[in-house]
Amino acid sequence: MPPFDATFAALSDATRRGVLEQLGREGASITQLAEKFHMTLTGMKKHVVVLERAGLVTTEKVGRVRTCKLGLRRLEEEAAWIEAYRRLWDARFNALDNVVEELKRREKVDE
Amino acid sequence: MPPFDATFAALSDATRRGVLEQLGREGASITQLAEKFHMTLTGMKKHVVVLERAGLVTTEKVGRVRTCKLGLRRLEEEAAWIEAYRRLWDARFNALDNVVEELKRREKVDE
DNA sequence: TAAACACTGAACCATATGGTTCAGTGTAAT
DNA sequence: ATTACACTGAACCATATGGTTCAGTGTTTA
Repeated sequence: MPPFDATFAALSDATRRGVLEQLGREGASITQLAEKFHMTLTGMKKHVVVLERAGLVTTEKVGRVRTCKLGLRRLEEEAAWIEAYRRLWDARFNALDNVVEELKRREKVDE
Repeated sequence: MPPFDATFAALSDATRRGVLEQLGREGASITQLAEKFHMTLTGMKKHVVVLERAGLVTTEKVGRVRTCKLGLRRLEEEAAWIEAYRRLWDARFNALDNVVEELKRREKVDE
């Protein structure tokens, strides 16, 4: 339901960002991820669950091994939010310049 | 020290994203923000502290009122990370097409 | 000077996070 | 049939989060 909350929260952990980067290279089992990030199986499982709930990862269990790969979420809305924010930020900080511009314009009028 | 962690965590809350959008329009006191987001002063103060620690907001106290405005962080690294991820994601999902392409190429060779 | 205002800090609460260990369950290999 | 493997679930732990109330402190304003 609240996409941003879950996604940004998922991205706020270095291990989880690492897992995403890893899965971008190739799929991996929970065991492989746990080893790569020096963590217990159970610990890694929790991270994977968080990533799954955020739509960033999907998993499938075949036999006794669960394979993880990137999920459908492509961070489009998140990228869009950040871009919108950056435009807002630019406008806000350019406002300072705008004051200067405005003063210059008035000077000219006064001439 | 860990910029992503603090920033993404700060962005994972709807109230805080709202505060950022508000401050993008114009600066505001803690009281004003607390009213706008239907929250106690103390509650809003905590959010502002989180945003400050992430570099997204700066505040200045003049007399008895603390005024908040957007901070220096423009989400550049965050935008860059997300963009890199999206490229990774595209490559990963295009890989499926690539398999198809590869098969087609082999068929041609076999002809 | 008294009253109102804006904030701050401490304490509390319920829930979440990031990790662990331990005890299973089910699957694969010998 | 036994053993080893990969995962899962429950329980636990310390700390963080998102909120609150209550009791200040310091600043305006009347």
